[in-house]
Amino acid sequence: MMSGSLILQVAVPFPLYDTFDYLPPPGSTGAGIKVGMRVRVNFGRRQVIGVIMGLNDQSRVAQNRLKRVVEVLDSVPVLEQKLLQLLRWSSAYYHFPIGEVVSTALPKRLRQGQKAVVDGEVVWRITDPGRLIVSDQLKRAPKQLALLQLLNKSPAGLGGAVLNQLQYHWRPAMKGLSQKGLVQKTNRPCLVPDHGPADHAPQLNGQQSYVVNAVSSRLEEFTAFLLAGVTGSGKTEVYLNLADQILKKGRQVLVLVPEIGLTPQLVSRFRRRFPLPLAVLHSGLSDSQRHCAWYMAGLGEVGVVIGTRSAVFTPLARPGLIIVDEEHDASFKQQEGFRYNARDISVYRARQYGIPVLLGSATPSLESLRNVQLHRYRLLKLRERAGGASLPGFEVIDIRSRKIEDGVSKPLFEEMYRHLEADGQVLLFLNRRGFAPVLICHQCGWAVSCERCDAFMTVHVAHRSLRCHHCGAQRSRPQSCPDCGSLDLRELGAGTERLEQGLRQRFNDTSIIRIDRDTTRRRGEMQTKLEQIHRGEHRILIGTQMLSKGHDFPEVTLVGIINVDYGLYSTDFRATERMAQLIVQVAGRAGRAGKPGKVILQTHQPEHPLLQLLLSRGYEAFGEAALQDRRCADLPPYRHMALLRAEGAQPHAPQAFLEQVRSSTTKAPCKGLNILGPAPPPMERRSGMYRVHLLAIAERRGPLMELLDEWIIIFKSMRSTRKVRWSLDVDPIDLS
DNA sequence: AGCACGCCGACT
DNA sequence: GTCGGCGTGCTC
Repeated sequence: MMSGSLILQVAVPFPLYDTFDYLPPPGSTGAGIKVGMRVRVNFGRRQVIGVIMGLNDQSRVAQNRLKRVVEVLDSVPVLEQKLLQLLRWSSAYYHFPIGEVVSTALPKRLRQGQKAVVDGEVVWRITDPGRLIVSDQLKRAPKQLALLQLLNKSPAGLGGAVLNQLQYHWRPAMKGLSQKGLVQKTNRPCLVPDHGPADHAPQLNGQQSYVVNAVSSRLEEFTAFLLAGVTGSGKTEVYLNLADQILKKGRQVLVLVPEIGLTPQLVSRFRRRFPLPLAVLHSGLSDSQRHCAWYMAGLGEVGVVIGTRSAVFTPLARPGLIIVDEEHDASFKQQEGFRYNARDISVYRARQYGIPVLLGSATPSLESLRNVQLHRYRLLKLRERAGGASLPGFEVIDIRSRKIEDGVSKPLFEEMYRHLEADGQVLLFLNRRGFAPVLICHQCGWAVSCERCDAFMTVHVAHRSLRCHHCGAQRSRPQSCPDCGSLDLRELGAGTERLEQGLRQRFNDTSIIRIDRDTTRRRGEMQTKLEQIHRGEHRILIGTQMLSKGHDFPEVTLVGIINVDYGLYSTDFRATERMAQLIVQVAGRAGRAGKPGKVILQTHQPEHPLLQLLLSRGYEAFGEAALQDRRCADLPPYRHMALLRAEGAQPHAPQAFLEQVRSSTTKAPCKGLNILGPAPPPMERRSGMYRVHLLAIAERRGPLMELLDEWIIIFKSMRSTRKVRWSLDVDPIDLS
């Protein structure tokens, strides 16, 4: 224990749960050093960039063992106090190392130690001499000429990220052009304010006004609102109206969306409505664009920030409102590494700043509905569809002992004919890509399994292969059964590929489009296909989950859900909740433009009570009943969960690891805190790794947190942690 | 995470 | 007699 000089508590980017103490750099007393600044430090034998999490006048490390910081990289903190506090809380709540939590909040360039201040984005522009060049003069340098022509079409200049997409190995050619003085490297301010005319704000309907008023009467305090608005009820207009009020107060709005690619309409409506710089954080940004957007948000130069889950950590100079759109969506939960839930963190962040947070969804999560019951969230409803569009009617087709051709029953075929003849579009939803999920021997029952997973391989006809959807393994289709030699191998069940093939035979003069990960992989491909659909070029749309989110298809009058049974038979306790959300979301794609839509569900379980309830009385009634079931079964949101996963090349190591964790635990079992396992998950082997789970379930959050604190101490003391890969998932949403 | 230290098999 | 395997421990 020593005291006297200033101690900097530094988070380093490693899987270590503690900060490390350092002294100020040589020649400094520490004056001017602030929490949230980055430092370059010698850590072990390496030099790394860390962030100052705290300042102290003493250390538990002896004076002579403390090193000096090599250099303080910032004159102004890159992370302000409240953001640091948010990161500390996140690290403690999710039991994840602080340095790695801090890393996820910083743009790559700042993690690497580059200067925080952004001058602008580096772009290349054509010069006046460049413009005068005629093609003859560069005919011996075709790459340079092509590049010059590209730049000639873009007077504002082109950045590295764009150029990478336009031309391979453009840098040498650019260098050549630069030496000839035909192009010039310059800095462009990274935020170009949009001075175009703003969209006018439409008149809100009664319910929208009520909702807007409810939120805007409490703009100066923390309240979590759950906005439950049926599809098409105008949630976005509520967001825009509230954002307008916040912006007029000179404050900022943070909007979180599940996937940017799925919400281009939302982004463009914000862009058109507000003639202010807007930052969109998505995976397509270059490092410098991301850095710039991040930095400008922190300065307050940006009015609206729209981004996916990691945007919850965007610095905001004057936050006024946080919106989480489609709050039920699972993609707000990171599924690897730092497994945070951006929706939950956004609620914490809003409380920190004393501002409202608005969680919007047509199909709220049961967690959020429970929080309404507990008066943690305030419920706001939008029941009517804006513009008078009516909700679609549902019809269940009992497919038990019915003939199914390529996934489709006769009544559904007939309904399709009817709607196509009436000039409607038909959307068929099947959450299973490929041709068939299993290839089976008709003689002996043998089926093609993945060598590395406990799963069957999916037949893909277009690729002439079988693929494992869990590990990506590929193999050719066997000629005969290796067990009995039979040549009679048959595809069992139907995926989107088979559905498409079958429909092409039956509707051979109708244009069909399939949208799934196999047909729509490249960037921009989705947009192209959506435009074709909106121009009416296709009459039948086939899709997986990709088609169920975000996009509206106003000309669709019939939606067919090929198989809702996957949601009714799954071992996952959240399966029915997801199924209900899916049905409502898919149904919401149809019949917006005043045309009433129809939704047909094919199922083997037409009398399933929750399905019946959903279809007869709607999602709200479903939610209440589903919550009741969860209460009876002692499951979330009535219990709190944490899942410790372990995997290894042999089954014994992860099993032994979890057994040791369990037996070393002193905190449990006690009343209201149970540990289940170690036990294998439904798929015991995946990608060649044997997986084992240890599940903690608690009535109250506090004891669970204490248990996890103890587990972290146990991990630190265990020597065999190298043999297995393990991860701790607090509030898991996927138990597989 | 890395990178060292540290004790046991095949080699110049 | 050494070079090197990866098990375990540490990083302020």
